[in-house]
Amino acid sequence: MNLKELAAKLGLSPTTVSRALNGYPEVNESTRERVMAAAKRHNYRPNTRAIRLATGRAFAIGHVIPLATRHEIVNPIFADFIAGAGETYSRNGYDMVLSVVPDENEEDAYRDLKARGSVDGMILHAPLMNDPRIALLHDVGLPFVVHGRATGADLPYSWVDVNNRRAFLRATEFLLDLGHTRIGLVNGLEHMDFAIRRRSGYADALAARGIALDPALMSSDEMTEVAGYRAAGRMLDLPDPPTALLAASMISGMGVRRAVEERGMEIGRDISIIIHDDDLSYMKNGEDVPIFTATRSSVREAGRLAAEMLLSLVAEPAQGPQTRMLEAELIIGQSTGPAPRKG
Amino acid sequence: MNLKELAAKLGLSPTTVSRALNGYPEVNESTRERVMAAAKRHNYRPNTRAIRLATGRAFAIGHVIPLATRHEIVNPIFADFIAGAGETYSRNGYDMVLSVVPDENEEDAYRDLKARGSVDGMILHAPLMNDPRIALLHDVGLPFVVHGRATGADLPYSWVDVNNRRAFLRATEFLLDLGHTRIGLVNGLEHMDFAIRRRSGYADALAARGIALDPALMSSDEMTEVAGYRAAGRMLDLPDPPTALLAASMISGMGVRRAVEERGMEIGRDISIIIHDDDLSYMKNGEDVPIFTATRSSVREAGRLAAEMLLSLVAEPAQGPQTRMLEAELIIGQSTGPAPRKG
DNA sequence: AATCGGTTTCAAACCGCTTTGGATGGCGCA
DNA sequence: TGCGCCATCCAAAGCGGTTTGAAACCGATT
Repeated sequence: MNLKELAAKLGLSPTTVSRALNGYPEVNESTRERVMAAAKRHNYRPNTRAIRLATGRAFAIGHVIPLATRHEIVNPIFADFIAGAGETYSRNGYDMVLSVVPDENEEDAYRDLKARGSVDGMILHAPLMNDPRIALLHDVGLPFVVHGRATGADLPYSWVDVNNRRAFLRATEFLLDLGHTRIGLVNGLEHMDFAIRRRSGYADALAARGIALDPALMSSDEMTEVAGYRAAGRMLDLPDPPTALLAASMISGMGVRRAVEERGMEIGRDISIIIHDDDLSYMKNGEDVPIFTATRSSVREAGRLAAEMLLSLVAEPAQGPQTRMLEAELIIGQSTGPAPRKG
Repeated sequence: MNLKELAAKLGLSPTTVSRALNGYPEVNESTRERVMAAAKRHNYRPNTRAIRLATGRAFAIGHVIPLATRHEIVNPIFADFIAGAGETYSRNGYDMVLSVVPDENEEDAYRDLKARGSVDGMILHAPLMNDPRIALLHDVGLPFVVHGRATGADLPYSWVDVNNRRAFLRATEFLLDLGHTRIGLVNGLEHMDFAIRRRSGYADALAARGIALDPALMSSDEMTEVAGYRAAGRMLDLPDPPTALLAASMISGMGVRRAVEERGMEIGRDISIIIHDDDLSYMKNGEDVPIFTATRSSVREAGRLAAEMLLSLVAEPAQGPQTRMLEAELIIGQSTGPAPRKG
């Protein structure tokens, strides 16, 4: 059942039927109702392919997922972000198109999406320091929103991000307040923008108390269980090991815990752990009582917000870059306690 | 730059240019080359919206993701599957459209995708026992492939699945061979088809050795860290606790490990653990030496295969349902050992 | 009765491609 | 020379909607 057939059945022109369905004012209310009823009765759905061609809009948002080396992106955080964004899209009648491409084709993927008219806007994931994709997307000329920020980008852009620096600053301060002075940082890869910011929050908190940075207490690697395990193990085996560890994610935290427990230490007594918790739906930090003390912010919510922002930019590109900073909360769990006395 | 403009520049008709670019035979080789060159030079990309309307094909595959209650689906397994499938799609010039909808709208989502012509086929995720969606998708009338199987479905359908029953049968047998007789099962939700099959593999292996099922040693819950922790804890606190545990996933396994270590037991000596490892890219089971002994199969590979199968069905729907059974390998890690002697 | 502004409706063009059904021209062959 | 057959190329008609510009209709005003 297409528009023409429906119009024929009603004895109206396609023009009028189209207008009636799309809520244009220049159609008599009684005919509109007639049209609406007929559409429902015949279960009419306009063909999206036709709408897209006619309007020149795709009613779709693109997400490019580079594959191989930067495979960080197919990670739990990404999945939850997608869920949040997808929710917003479908509520607004938009499709979400995911483009999974080999790293080296990432640039092409963005250009293709635009040139072939498959999407009206894009979300940029996992920005790096000085990320060249910001300039690329400007060049491509579609509205876009970055999940995170890209230190060093000179062009303006829209973003939704959590205040990573402040989160890690607060977490570090909290540990310092508990008397810890040897605090290890199990960070994500430090070409990722968020990791840089976290490190700077950590460094600033230490500096404020006059504690020098110790490179041996700072690691940077993927946010996997194994990497967390390895980094924590290295630090714990130092002659002067840390009494507290900051981990970049729930998953890193699991690895840290494994390393700690393997050494027979008790978490919260012998050693304190704080993680950053992205509040993932299937990777909860405990139930009522959190397992880990954590800086928490919802990625899914970030996904929702980024999608809303993007849709608004698509509707009105002239409004210029938007930004939204989310604050993480510091929630206290069982994994932190006062620094053990020396000896 | 669109087809008409390109044709004008070349002094040819749009027809010829279209044919030249699409490899039709009725065009002179020299003009074809001329066209190809011009297309490249002017960076011409056909407008997908127009192609879609003209051909009546969407060049896109749909994945519906129900949100709320069955939120299992936004899980690591899903993400990796998507990555595999997406890879196949983009290699074949297809888009992947994700539709994230509230549970109650799931049926509508499938129908919409079809009625509005947004996709040429769909993937059905996380099938349940007697899953009504199989009949629904038949009714909708688009080619589809199920990731997993749906026990009790009476209609034929295409699927890609791992042999869950055999995987858990083998894992259980392996533990039995090590002398374990009290073996706990930390399963996924048992309305999920794969969980049923795993349980039956477990049950069959025990039955073959004449060991009766003990309900206290079987749990069924979401595959989260917390659920794994809780289930394992309950079993370990029994008067006659298990000496071995089977966990449904890497994440459940983490929870199991937490429960075990909390009780001061040593994994591989006091208690053996086998997990099912979906070989997730960011949740590796250790590096060279696996942390957990595991039944392993790659979800990402399953995603690739399912996508390939679906594309072939889209190209030739007449070929009828295809199926593909994957076998999991049993890999030996550090988490299993002989049953401790009684006493 | 003629004019007019406002409301409804419609025919036709258009979006950018594919595809059908010819046209055209060159060539070999009778 | 004339014919038929390919090999090439093209004009035009879709695909199923939206949108422009104009027509038709209406009651009210002059």
